[in-house]
Amino acid sequence: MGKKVTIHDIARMLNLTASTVSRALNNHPKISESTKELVRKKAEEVGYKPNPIAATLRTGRGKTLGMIVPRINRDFISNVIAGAEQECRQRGYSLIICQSEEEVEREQEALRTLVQSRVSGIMISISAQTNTGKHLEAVINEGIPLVQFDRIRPELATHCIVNDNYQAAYYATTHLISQGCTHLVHFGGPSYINIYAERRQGFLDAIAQHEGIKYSITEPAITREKGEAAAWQLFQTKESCPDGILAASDYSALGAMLAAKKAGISIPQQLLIVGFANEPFTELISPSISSIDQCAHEMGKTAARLLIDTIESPRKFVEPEKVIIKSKLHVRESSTRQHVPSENNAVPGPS
Amino acid sequence: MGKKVTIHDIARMLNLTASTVSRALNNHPKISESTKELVRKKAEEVGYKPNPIAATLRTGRGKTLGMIVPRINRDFISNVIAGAEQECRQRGYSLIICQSEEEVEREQEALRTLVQSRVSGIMISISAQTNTGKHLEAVINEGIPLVQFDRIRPELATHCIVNDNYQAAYYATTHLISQGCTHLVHFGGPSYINIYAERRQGFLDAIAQHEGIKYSITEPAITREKGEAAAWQLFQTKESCPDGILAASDYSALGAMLAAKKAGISIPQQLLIVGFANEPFTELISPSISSIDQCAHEMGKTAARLLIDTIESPRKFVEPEKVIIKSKLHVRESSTRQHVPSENNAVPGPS
DNA sequence: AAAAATTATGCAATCGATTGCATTGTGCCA
DNA sequence: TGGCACAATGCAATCGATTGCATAATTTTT
Repeated sequence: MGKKVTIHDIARMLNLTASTVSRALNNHPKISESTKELVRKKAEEVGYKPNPIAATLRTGRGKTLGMIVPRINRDFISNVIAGAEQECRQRGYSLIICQSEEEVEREQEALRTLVQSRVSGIMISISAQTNTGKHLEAVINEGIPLVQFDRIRPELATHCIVNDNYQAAYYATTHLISQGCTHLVHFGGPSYINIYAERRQGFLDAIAQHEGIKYSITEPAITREKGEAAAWQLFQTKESCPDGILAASDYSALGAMLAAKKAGISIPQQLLIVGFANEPFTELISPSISSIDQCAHEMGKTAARLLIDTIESPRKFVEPEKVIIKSKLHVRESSTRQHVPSENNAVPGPS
Repeated sequence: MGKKVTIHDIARMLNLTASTVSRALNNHPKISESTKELVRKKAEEVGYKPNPIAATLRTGRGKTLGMIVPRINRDFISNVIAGAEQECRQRGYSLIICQSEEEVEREQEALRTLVQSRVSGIMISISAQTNTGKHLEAVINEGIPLVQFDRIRPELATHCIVNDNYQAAYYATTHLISQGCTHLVHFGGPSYINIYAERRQGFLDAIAQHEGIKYSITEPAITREKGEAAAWQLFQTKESCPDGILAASDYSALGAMLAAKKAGISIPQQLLIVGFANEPFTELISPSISSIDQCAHEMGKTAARLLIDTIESPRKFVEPEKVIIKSKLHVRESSTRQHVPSENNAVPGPS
């Protein structure tokens, strides 16, 4: 069982050398078509399977990519991974997954591990704790292609795949205003993380486009608990009580919703809510929560594609590219004053 | 930047041989404590990082595990992965993830890829399509340790980590009966997959323990659509309309709930429902759905632990072990006639 | 027909760590 | 003091594929 066949075995059988066999299998131009055919046939016949480890040792890098994410068990992330895995498989790469669990140290450790494993490239979405790009730069300086997605450090010269957070927040805020809101609150995340800063800015800019809108910002409030507490706080005085909330996460939106229920504030009659991420539960609960779908699968696929393209590019230096994945606002009950919208009501953001 | 230091470099600096350095670093007993210390210090000083690729080539297998799952983007699975990744990291292993996307061919392809990548072991939860264990046996015969989890082929001599599906279904069914149900329906999955067969049997056996319970089984009905259609069908005649449903998945339960709403059947007054998997949405929607929590994180951790233990065991043959992860029934509104239970009402299954 | 160019293949080193066997050195015992 | 055990280290092969350079075989050029 499993006595591995090597190129040497094939060479011996065909009265050739390992070099020739290797070249034949790699479709080297200097090998005659006839021997190529011969070698391929023999290889097939004896069930030859190349040993990528040996090749990796020799050439430096193999066909494995690494991906570092804060946590795997979140709907958004797992969809990104699913997309990336698909692309990897199609192009003959394997994918190693690491969790940083929102800690910089873990992130660095994961980076080290991947570098040592001689992966050909790394995709990363940084942890909530990460407020420097030093450790990423180190990897780049090792010559390992890096691609950032979702949560990124924009100062680094890498490919980036992000959502149109600014546009989406802008659009969602406009949506709330058009539904009649005059006092908005934004539940944001730490503003040193790009996505939260962008959402916040979109929120602010949309408000600036309209007269007489009161607003405030609470941050960070991206968890259910924080959202609930923050909302509860706001509901205490007439002054601070908003009629519209743009939450930077669906869990935060959910928390706000629970607080509203407790405070006897009805949604959407007295308060409209929009969340971020389009978690599965948003359309299942009642009232269903309007949310911004970030097209995670596409993001993962794109990240992997760009990374592999970079790796396989013959040119040494590739101009860093910034890909923006357009998100979609799903308008649901929580942000509709007039009527319950029909199913499948995704609205593309502004182009 | 990154001129890699090798054991040879260290050897040269210390006037030793690579062999000695290697042994020193691996804490070989025949190396004097003094040189060990010397080598370690030098290695640290010059920032030596071992090249696992070279070691893998030489020794045959390295510190990487593979995991094959039907799909990554499901709450249960992503939690299993999260657990496994944690264990792997703690023990110095990397984890390669593959999706079979519920297709046997993909599963085989993934298996081949992992074997060729010289992973030291593989964890797998088989696809819904898989109804043979031949391809898994092939891997085992290659000498690669295999661990199955959740959806397994019980005829194979491997470690298995599964839930107590039978017990859980039995317990949940008993729960429904104790709540006053007299006409139960089970929405099952394909019965050639262990977990569904077990759940079904638990359902049947619980019913057999009680007098005068009417019942029927619909399968497969594990998707939301199927669940909804099946339930709708049942609700058409007084005869077939149940007062309790045990669904083999939460999505199926959700479908049933939607059908009930349409049919004007109220939950939990006229119909009780229990689902499987404890998806996040089950506790968020209204009425909240009672569901069986399968402790995915623990399952993943256990799978990885057992696999690594097997790999690192000095003995060639390890007796296959069957670990049963006890699940918990979360009783929520959808299966409670009397009152809305308080938060945090997890009830352990029968031991 | 000899020189040059082209084509196809072989030789041998290399990637970095591991490991069985050989060798050297030290201490112990009779 | 010779012989022996044992401890510590070195030697060299090995894992399997890749690749620059050399070489042999064939064709083209002048």
